[in-house]
Amino acid sequence: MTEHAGRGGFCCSSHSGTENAQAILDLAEARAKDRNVRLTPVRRRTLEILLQAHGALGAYDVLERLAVEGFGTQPPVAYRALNFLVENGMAHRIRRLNAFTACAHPAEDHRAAFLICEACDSVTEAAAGGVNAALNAAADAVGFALDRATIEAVGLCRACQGAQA
Amino acid sequence: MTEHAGRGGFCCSSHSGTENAQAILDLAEARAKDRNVRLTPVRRRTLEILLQAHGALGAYDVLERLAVEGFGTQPPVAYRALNFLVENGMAHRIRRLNAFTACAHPAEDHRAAFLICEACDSVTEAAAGGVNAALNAAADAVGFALDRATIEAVGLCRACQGAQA
DNA sequence: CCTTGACTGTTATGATATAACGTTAGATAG
DNA sequence: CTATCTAACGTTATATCATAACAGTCAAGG
Ligand SMILES: [Zn+2]
Ligand SMILES: [Zn+2]
Ligand SMILES: [Zn+2]
Ligand SMILES: [Zn+2]
Repeated sequence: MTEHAGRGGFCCSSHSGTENAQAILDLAEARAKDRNVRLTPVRRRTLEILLQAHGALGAYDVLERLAVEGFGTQPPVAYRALNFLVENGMAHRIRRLNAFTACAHPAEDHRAAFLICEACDSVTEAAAGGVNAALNAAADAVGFALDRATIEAVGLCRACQGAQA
Repeated sequence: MTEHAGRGGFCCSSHSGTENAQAILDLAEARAKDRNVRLTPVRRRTLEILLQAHGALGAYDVLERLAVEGFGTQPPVAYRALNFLVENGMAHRIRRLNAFTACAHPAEDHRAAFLICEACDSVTEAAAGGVNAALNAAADAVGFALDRATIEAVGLCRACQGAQA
């Protein structure tokens, strides 16, 4: 093994965890029906894997788990499922980490921002209404037609601020 | 050749271009002296290459150019120079494109946002004061100590909006 | 001179992502 | 119910992006 699986080991006190995982899965099912797309077994299982993870998972981390459960063993299996989830608003891609995370608020058609803790690798999905408004204004100012945006902040989560050296 | 060199072919009417390239290089020299770091030949040439490019360049694009000019031929040569430039505020990394671009405003100690055109791949560095303020507010709201952020918007630049199908 | 440390270049490898193709399984039309 | 069509799957193979580790160079300081 190379060095997978470590990403986002134990995160800061409260995380989306499995408490509301079932609720989110239900929302995903509903959303899939609404949009007339299929939440197939691999896709559903991939979402569950993301929900169970504490932090964001790399595609190869997800693949490893899928493989042992009898799904495909090759990268496209994971990438396809992950891309499906992202395209359908059930997960997000965290570019800075080359990783993916389940959407914490799949109901709203939101544009989220992510707060990435440098110490514990936890990823928090934050409401980004104000940020997007400001970004829209900046884009308008130069005549840019904004479609979507990646907003990723790096710093220390509340729990890790106490623990600094 | 694989498919390098195409990224950011011809961009939308106005770009940072070579007009102010000399001025930016001078600023970079000054900045290097200030910070007591060395803008060595590879580093300087790398910055020039970024300045001459219309869009953002991948590390391997930069490497290709460095190689024909007698600098090293292996990836670390490019990555080291690029990382130096980024760390010293002379260039930015565009994560969505796995690419790098010269900083358009190297004097100010800014936190920039980038507007990436889907049609022509041009990358514009926008002032992000308002966006960062909003992001700070969102981070504060959940007790996150924000250090730095990646803000990358995708859409159509002004020039490409007319040219749509 | 000789050490030291920053910089450069190399080899080798690791990590992330997609292209292309044959097969399977769900839906649809007859 | 079957024929047909298409989305989804899984595979092989390959592309693309990035870094670890080490050796040689060179200028600054003792
Ligand atoms: Zn979300
Ligand atoms: Zn933390
Ligand atoms: Zn800049
Ligand atoms: Zn454009």
